[in-house]
Amino acid sequence: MVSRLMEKGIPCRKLEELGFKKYRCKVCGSVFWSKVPRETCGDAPCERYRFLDIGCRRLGYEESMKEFLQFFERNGHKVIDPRPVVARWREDLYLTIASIVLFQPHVTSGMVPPPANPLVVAQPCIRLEDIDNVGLTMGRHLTNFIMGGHHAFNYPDKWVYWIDETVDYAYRFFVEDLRVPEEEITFKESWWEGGGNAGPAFEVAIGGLEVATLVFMQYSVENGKYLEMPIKVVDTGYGIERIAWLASKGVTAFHVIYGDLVHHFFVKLGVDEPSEDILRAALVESYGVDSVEDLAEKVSRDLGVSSKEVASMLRRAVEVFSLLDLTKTIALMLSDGVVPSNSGEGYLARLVIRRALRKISALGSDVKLGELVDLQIEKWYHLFPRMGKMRSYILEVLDIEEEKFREIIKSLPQIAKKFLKKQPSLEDLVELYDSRGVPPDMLAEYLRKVHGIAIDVPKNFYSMVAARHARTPLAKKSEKARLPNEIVEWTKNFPPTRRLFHEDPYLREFRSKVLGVLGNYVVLDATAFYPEGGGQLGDTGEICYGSECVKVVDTQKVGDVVVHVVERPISIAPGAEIVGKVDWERRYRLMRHHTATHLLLGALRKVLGEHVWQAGAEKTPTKARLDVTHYKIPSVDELKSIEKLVNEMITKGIHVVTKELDRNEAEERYGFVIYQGGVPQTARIRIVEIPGWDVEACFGTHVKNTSELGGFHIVNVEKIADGVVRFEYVAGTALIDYVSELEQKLSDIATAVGSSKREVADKVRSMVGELRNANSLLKAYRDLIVREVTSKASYEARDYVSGTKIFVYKLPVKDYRLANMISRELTQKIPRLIAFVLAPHEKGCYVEISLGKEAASLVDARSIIKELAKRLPIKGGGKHDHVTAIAEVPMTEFVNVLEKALSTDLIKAS
RNA sequence: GGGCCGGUAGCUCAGCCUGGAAGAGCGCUCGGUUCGCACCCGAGAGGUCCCGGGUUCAAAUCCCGGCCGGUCCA
Repeated sequence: MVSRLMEKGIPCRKLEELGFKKYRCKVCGSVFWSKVPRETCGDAPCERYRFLDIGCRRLGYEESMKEFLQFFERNGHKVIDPRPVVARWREDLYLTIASIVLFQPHVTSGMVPPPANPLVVAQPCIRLEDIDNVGLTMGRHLTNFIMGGHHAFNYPDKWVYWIDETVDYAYRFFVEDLRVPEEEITFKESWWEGGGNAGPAFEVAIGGLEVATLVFMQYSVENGKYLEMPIKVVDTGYGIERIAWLASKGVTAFHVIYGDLVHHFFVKLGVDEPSEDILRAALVESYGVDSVEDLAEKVSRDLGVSSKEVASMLRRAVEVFSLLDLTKTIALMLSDGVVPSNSGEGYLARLVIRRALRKISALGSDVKLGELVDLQIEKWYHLFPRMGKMRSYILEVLDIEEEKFREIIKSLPQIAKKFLKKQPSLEDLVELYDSRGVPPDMLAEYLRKVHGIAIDVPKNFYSMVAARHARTPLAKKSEKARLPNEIVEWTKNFPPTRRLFHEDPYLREFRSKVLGVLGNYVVLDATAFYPEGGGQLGDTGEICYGSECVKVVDTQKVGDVVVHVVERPISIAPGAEIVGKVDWERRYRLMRHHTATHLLLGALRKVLGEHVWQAGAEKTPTKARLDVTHYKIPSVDELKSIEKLVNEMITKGIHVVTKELDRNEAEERYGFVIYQGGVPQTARIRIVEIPGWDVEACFGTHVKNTSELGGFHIVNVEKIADGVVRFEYVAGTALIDYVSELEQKLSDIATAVGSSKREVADKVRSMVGELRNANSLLKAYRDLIVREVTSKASYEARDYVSGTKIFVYKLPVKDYRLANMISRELTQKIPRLIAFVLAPHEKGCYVEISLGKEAASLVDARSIIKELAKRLPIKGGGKHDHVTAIAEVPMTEFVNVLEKALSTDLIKAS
């Protein structure tokens, strides 16, 4: 399909006008355009790196970014602000991996207009797929980079620009603005796909370095089929780091991006900086190498020096380079409020942090990760002000993460013990990594250094781990089907329901017309019943028609249509008028809990920090709960001040503002915090604002004034996952209910322990003391009885066959533990003894048979049970000198049978 | 969201596979040794084996469910 779409190549008159011609690369075979005839496409690896030898304007890193933005601004593009590196506006993506991500899916689908058209943005992006190559390629691979993107959205009725103009901009930017000789530039024809869209693309390369990709997005990909998009999108990505590299002639991209910081890092980490010769050679050779050894060999061959020395120097330098990159990625992610955790984007943050910590420890340095990240914050906060604002959060979180890492290191000696004598199997290594986070190379190094033991770590270790996590297809988390499929289909026949509950959240009774009824599902033209959504439960109440009323047990929505679920199937003709009555007591509780949730979230962000982000919520009539991202359970003091803040907001009586805004306007005015509760897929967004406190995109019903909550109390706080804290709380009438329920419980306890509410705590304390006493008394009494019985046995035990002795003791209470103690002690003291200790049991009689050392050498206790089993129903077993059993006859009968058996042939010396 | 590992004395853990009186080291208390301390020696206290259910004569151990912690991967 793609090849057919690409068959004709990319039509571009502009390149022809500029005098470019098509060629085919001798190495990779792809088609490319060039001003002068050439053998290869100009991109590495087909062509060696030459870009440092190509003349052009001299620009630094930030200058290059500004130059890019200004060039497009001069050419009619509006510069828009970059967004966070965490893609909060998207449910299908954790990180911002490209500038086009800002506009998918709502702009590319046509639902929302772009904030400007055409526009240009310098968007910080994070991509983790090359994390293992960072450093080794001298800066071609990075986990964070700035993508310069100019975008045009072409609508059928409003065309902006397309291929020719896009190519022209690229040509003019590089040739006229940066003054790169035009014969050095190639445009390679290619195909791009991502985020459900696809289209042909030009890859722009200069001296072996790909500097930009120009994508002409025109297909949406559905089930492997390419469908023509109504909106054609120009999606370009200029690598700002690479452009700066070309323009500044830095020896590695790290020197270009980080400047002085490179030297600081080398010094802090105690690593020698390789000479420029070595780095330059490394850069040229870095394409296609997959290990430092490989690279070092090639470099030393080029320079004619010892490869061993080069290898150790390069290995350490590569780690420093990658730490430069990783620490900036960490600063970016954490400053956008990611909380490290074991799932979601939090895991990605932890992954990068762990990687960085491992590298620091591999270098043998004791520098704290926080120190390195702090250097990055200092360098970058003028570009990314959030880094400055979030600094204390970032450093605290890194401390915690570093501590967790140290715990893993601390466990090494313990783990290593197991492998002192035996080689760990691959299975051992995988399990250690998978379940305890111990990377095999760390274990290998420990064993080598401390115990001088070498172990094998297979080269393909990480792919073995991956195989263990056999990929399951990404099950799209669908909303729990609250309505049967046929009902969902049926609702598609109706127009959007008028939302009286939004027009007036206090409306309890209303008249409206029936649009349709199917069984016990009712659709009206307008309703005051709130349908479940945004964590607020659907309303209940009743619908009356004529003289008849039916209970509404639930309200749901499908798209814009509200569906009332009634108690029993009814039949009302479409067009009939009904009266709807909302269960107001319940609904008002829900409303107050909903507003309380917004108040709490605002307070949490104030007290705990702006990294606090809603991770889930539920409001019921009796209780509400809110899950947020946070890295530890809040302290008692923090909880107190959170509760106090919320109650102050209630006392102040703040007016709650609700309005509808265009999506772009809402985002621009309030930022992405409005998407705490989820991202609505609509062009217009309903905003609920508690001025100065909290703003959220929210569908729910809220009280007019915070004073209506009356009061607020947090009833429970728990960590439900690493990095997620759950708050449960009550407000309004639910608070009163909670208190009286609590009081009732207290009085129940007081009654049960025979005390007053006032003194119940003391009473319970003394009871626990008494229980402890009773237990130690019980122990003492048991010992006493054991002694008594033992001394009784010493003269009461009677002689039996082969020099053995017999003693039968009937314990009158169901204390099997004591029975055990007695039988053990008896045979311990009298080695020739065969002891029978009996105790009552529901089924009859509990039997414990124990043999002293000498007796056990003559008789097997298990055979005694076998013999008895021939004479009465008994089940049991144990070891040769001790068995336990249950006989299903009363104790007296058991004794009779036992005595009779003893006098015949129960026990035969073996 | 999925996989895996773990929860036993104040702490670090063994025991679990293969069911049969709850263990070790460190720490604590007391005593000995010592001018005193450390070391050493001896004795002792300290456990709802995470919770609930099941299987069994018998469960820390086997099975099921839950809770909590850790970790890897999306």
